[in-house]
Amino acid sequence: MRIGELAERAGVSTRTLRYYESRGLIPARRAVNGYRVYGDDDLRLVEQIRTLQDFGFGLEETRPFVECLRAGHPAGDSCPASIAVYRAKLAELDALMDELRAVRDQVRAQLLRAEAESPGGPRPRCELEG
Amino acid sequence: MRIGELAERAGVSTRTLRYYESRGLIPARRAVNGYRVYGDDDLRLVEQIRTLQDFGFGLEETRPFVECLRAGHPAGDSCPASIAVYRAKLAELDALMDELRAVRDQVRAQLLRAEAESPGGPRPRCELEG
DNA sequence: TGTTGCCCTGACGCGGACGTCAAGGTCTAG
DNA sequence: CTAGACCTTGACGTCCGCGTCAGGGCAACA
Repeated sequence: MRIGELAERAGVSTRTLRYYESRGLIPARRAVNGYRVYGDDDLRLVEQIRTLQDFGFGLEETRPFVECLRAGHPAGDSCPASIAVYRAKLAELDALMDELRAVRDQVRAQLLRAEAESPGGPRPRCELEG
Repeated sequence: MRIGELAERAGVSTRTLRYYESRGLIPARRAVNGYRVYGDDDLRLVEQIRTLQDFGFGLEETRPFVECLRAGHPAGDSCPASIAVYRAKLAELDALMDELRAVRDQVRAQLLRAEAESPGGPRPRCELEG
């Protein structure tokens, strides 16, 4: 399989696949003419990366999962390094959400104060409106 | 007051102030020699920007607040346009948090599954730990 | 007069994950 | 032979909020 076919099957651009290769995530064999050649296994690697990216993982964070798959494990998260990334990401998400909550509360307080201080406001807000 | 003094008083770099000027947020008068000259009022503008930036506002989102202050209003959020930005940011934060919650739940589910499937795991996790 | 400290503009660098263009090589069908 | 579809590398553009030079001017003090 050449790069175009893998790209189409995985739903990514060829540029993306070349980028992954440049980052050492998905190295490709080469045909005699220099064309990249991929196997069916490589499709799983790309899918693993995309899944994690959809979760907001950075490319580097997907590396353990990809290497785990390339090592022959049944799933990308079968390896301790992948589990560790899961844990770190969870902690990161929790911390981020705490931060966002704090910011949200402050912004809401500012909004309420500003609305109260504004002379009447755009229109009198009904208590039931939300 | 010249740029260095304002920068120090506001706790930002001179580069930052020049950047704000280039974005049209805080225009400066010029002395005969070309040096930027600021008034005490400008300190409030910078502080307003920094406060909002700490909340994660983009520079463009601070513009209504700054213009509100420059128009002579007592606070940056005394104007309807600022209030609107507050509301939009609140909605954005809420949406982002919902998204993060969903991602977090999925990552947590993956983590639990992977831990369960791993042969024994790094160490047996006690129910009371997590 | 020289040094120091401030100021000016212009321009490149950064990080992340690519998009997009340029200029060319390769293979196949007609 | 040529058109077209595919592939190659290289390099610049994107977004944001600046950091960090480079190369100069201005002002004050010894």
